[in-house]
Amino acid sequence: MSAKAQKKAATGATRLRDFRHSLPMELLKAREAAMARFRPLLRKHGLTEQQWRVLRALSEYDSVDASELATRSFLLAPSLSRILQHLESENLIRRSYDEADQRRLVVQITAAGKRLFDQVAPESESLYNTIETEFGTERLESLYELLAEFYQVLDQNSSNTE
Amino acid sequence: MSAKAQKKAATGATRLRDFRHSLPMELLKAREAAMARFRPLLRKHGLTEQQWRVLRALSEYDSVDASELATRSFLLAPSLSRILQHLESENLIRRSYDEADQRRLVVQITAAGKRLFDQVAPESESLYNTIETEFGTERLESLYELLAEFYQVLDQNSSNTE
DNA sequence: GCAGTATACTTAACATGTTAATTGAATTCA
DNA sequence: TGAATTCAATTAACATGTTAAGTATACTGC
Repeated sequence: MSAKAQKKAATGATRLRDFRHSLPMELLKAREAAMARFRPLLRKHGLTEQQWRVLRALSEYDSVDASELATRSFLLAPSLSRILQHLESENLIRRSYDEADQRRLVVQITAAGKRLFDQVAPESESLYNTIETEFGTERLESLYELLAEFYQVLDQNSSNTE
Repeated sequence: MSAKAQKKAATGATRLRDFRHSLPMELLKAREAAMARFRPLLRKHGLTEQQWRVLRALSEYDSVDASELATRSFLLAPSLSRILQHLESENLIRRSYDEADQRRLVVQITAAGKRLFDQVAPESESLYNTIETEFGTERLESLYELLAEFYQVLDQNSSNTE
């Protein structure tokens, strides 16, 4: 028998619930399925998923400080710090310091950054629409709602014990 | 005005759907909310989330080859390769080569690995139950179903054009 | 006005994610 | 059977995730 996957006979030892029911992994699979659609597009434009999140957040503002940007692009400060340095080196964003509070980094998208955004955004939107069509608008809406409820409930209850 | 977040007046330029409606990011937020509950436990035992996924998958088998393990723990080959080397250096797993096909790496959990698993699993299960209680069993089931449907639909349609 | 503390960001260190290239083994088929 | 191809795993290179430590600025209270 070639060792492909010899399922262990159920012993008395610890068993978790069926591995199928691993919530973080199911969320990861769904996310990966979606990202697999967007990654080729971003790659074509030399962007990572995270860099795109930053550009996308910046496209909505004239200027944002780094903390706000981290929240909006859902990135941790160290990651954002590196990403901003990288984006600046490619002249897609500008960094400066808030006059009123020198600790704060103020970030702006450049004209080149905006052009790149305007180039990618329609294609991204199109891919999103494809997903919506395949999965169905209603189910997609349900998914959005459940996801938001889920993290709101968990974040809420977590913040109590911190 | 201290630059906190100067929302840009709506111009004629490209606008994506509302930023809330970024599916990959919503999935990421949900996943992060869940992982935030498990990470302290894993950390206490010196494990990363991915290492735990591997141990968990291995706990169900006497021996598995690396490809199968990658599928079950949802890790890419390069990541799994590094993780297995690390876990072996800590004597939590054993690696060997399939006699019938020397390309295949056969992986087994060690006694020490099983002990660690048995130590972490109950606590992990407990945390999971807490989440289920907070969010509600029914909504959680709905979420599982939607997630599985989602990635099945997307993966299915993706595999056609590859 | 200054010591102590808090805040915002960066750097460091290590692990993983992602893609491409590489290595070695098995398979195919002329 | 042997060259070409396929396959399984690893390595390489660069980007990000995660936690801790570091740095500079701002605030607080005495």
